[in-house]
Amino acid sequence: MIIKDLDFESVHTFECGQCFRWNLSDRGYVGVAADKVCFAENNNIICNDEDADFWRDYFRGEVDYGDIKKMLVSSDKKLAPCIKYGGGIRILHQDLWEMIISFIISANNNIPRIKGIIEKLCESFGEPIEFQGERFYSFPTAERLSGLKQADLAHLKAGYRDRYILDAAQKVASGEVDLEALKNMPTVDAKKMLMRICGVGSKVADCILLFSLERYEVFPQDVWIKRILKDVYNVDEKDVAVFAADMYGEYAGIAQQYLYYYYRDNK
DNA sequence: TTCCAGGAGCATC
DNA sequence: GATGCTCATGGA
Repeated sequence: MIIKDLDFESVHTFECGQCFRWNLSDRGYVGVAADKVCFAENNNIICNDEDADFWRDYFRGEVDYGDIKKMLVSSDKKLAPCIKYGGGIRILHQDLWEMIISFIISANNNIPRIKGIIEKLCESFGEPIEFQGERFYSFPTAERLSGLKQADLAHLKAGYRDRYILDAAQKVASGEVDLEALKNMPTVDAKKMLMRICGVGSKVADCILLFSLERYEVFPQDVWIKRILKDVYNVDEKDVAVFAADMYGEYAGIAQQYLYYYYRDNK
């Protein structure tokens, strides 16, 4: 079936750095989440009938970005060109475990390499999915990865992140890091819990909170954002968190995406 | 050759 | 709590 009523733009949503398993094909973007696949052309989602509810949740169809964008621009006029450029961004509701591993891999890395490593991880240890005559792979479970050794990951070329991936898998599979409990924890406590995993520092934890746990107030600070806030707003690195909270409040994370997407593409 | 990428761990103070 | 060094990999 085709879902037509979602308010987003594919290129903005899939190229803003929040997701790593959406790729441009000759039929628009194709994406994998859980054990499902769909195509996205502009803002039309082409999926199996029985998966419609899943994808509506994935795109968080009920969140009204019109109101959010108005609020953000009213508090920061400098966001206007960013929203004009990337106003079709939606923060996706992605799988918690997948975000933990994906953003561990993202550390000190670039997006094409991150995507390549994740794809190899899925092809190696995920389950095959057939969709419209093509084969895809699900994201491997923590249980599957927890049984591996570093040598099993060498072909991913993830470098020193191998042991972080295994540490995350072991802590999640054993229940030491409880994914279900994380979903209902206050943001501060959830962040502390996530940072018990090796390879999850402040920035990676913030990305997990924003892109899976829907804590829209968190403001991940990567090299780009620090640079933007210094150059455009003259805010020092140590003052970024306070600045973001004061300026953008409960939607700071969404503002962060507009800033990141605009200034990354416009030097 | 050196620098950089959606940083984090660790030692040291 | 802050600072500085190091950590694989590959493209520019």
